[in-house]
Amino acid sequence: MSSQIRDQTKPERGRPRGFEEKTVLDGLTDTFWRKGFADASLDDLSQATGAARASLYKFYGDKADLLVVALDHYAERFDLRVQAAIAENETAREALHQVLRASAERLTDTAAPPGCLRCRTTLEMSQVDPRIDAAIARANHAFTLNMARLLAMDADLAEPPRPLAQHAAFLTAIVNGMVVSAAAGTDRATLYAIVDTTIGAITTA
Amino acid sequence: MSSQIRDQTKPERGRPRGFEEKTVLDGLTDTFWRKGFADASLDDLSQATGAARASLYKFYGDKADLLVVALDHYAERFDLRVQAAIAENETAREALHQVLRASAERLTDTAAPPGCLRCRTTLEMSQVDPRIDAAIARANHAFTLNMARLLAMDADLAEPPRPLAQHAAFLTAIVNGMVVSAAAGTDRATLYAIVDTTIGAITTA
DNA sequence: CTATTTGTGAACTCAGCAATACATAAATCG
DNA sequence: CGATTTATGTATTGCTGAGTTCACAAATAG
Repeated sequence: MSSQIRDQTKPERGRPRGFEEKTVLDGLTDTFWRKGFADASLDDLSQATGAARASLYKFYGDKADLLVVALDHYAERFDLRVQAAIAENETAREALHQVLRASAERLTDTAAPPGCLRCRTTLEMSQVDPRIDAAIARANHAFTLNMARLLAMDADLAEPPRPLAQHAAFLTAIVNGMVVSAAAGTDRATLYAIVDTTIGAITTA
Repeated sequence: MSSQIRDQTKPERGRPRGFEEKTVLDGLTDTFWRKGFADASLDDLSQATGAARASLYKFYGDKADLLVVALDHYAERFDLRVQAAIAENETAREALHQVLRASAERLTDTAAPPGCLRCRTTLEMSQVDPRIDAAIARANHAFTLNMARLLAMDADLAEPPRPLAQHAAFLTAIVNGMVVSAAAGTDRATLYAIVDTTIGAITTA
C-alpha cells in the first residue's frame, strides 16, 4: 500500500539505504512538476531522488504510485504555507493577500519549476488511473478547504453555508487560472492586479 | 511551412485525397484535446482524421506541427463564438455572460472532451518546441484579445489603457481556472456562481 | 494505351521506456 | 567467521511509438 518506511531510530539488519525519504519526496515532486507524468522517466526519477529504480519499486510501487506520493507531498507543503499565513495574519484579507501574492511570485520565479503540479496533473491525468484520480481529488479538495479556512478567519466572510463554499470555489478557480496564465506568459504585475481584483470581489460581494 | 492545400476547384492530376481538410482539423483538435500530446499516437491521429500517416507528414509535417495546426484551429473556433456573442448581445455584461456560461456548460458536458486544449497544452508543452511555444502564445494572446473585445462593447468598461487590459487578464485567468476546477470535479452550479462573481467584480470595480 | 503525377498503405528502423529478475553489495547477529 | 537480512546495480524482457521508405494505387494528359 503506502510506502513502507522502517523505524530508523536504531541500527537495523541488512544493507543500509542509499537515500533519504525527504530527498525522495522532493525529487519526485520536482521531477513530475517539471516534466509531467509521461515525460518523467524512471531514470529521471531515480536520479532526482537518489534512490535506485529497484528501490523506488520496492518502497513506493510503480510509476503511478510515485505520482501519488508526489501529489500528496505537494499538497501537504501548501497546507503548511496556509497554516503559516493564518498564524501570521490577523484578518482573512491579509492572509489571503499573503498566500495569493506568494503564488504570483512563485509562478513568475524563473528559478522555480513553472506551473503547478496539482493543476498540471488534474488536466493531464484525470480518468487514467483510479489511484491518481483519488490523489487528484485529495489535492484539489484540500486546496479549496485551505481557501475556506482562510475565509473563515473573518466571521463576516464566513456566513455559512453558501457564500463561504462559493467564495472558496472562486478563490480556487482564480489561483488555478493564474497558474495557466503565468505559464502563458502573464507577468508578475498583472498577476498582482488579478489578486487585488479577486480580493476586492470577495470582500465587497 | 504551413499546410500545402491545393486548389480543388478543378480536377487535378494524380490520385485524389482520401480525406477532407475539415475532418483533419477537427480530428487533430479532438484527439490532442482528449489525450494530450504525449499520449496521442500517430495511429490515433491518423484514425481520427481519416488521413494516412504518410499524408499527415506530407501535408502538415511532424507531430509538433500537427499540434500547432490543432491549437490554431481550436483558437479560431473560439474567435467565432466570441464574434457571435458580440453580434447577438447589446451589452458587454450580456455578451460576457453568454460566453462564460457557455464555457461552464461545455466544461461540465460529459459528451464533450474534458478540459481545454489551449490550457492543457500551455501547462504541458511550454518550453518544449519553439513552434509549439509560438502557437501557445498565439492562442493565449487571442483569448485575452477576445476578452478585451467583449469588454470594449461598453465604453464605461473600456477606459484605456490600463483597466481594460487588466480586466481582460482577469477574465482570462478566471476562465483558465474554471477549466482546471471543472477537471477537478467542480459542478456546473458552482461554475455558474463563479461566473456571476466574476462579472460582478468587473462591472463594479 | 502509356507516361506522368499524386496520394496511400504497409513494412521497417531505431530508440526509449516500464517493469521485472537476479546476482551482488553491505550491514547485523550469533 | 559464517549465516542472515536488506538494499542496490545491472541485465533483460517486452512493448510502443515516431519518423521514413518504397512499392503500389488512382487519377489525368497526350
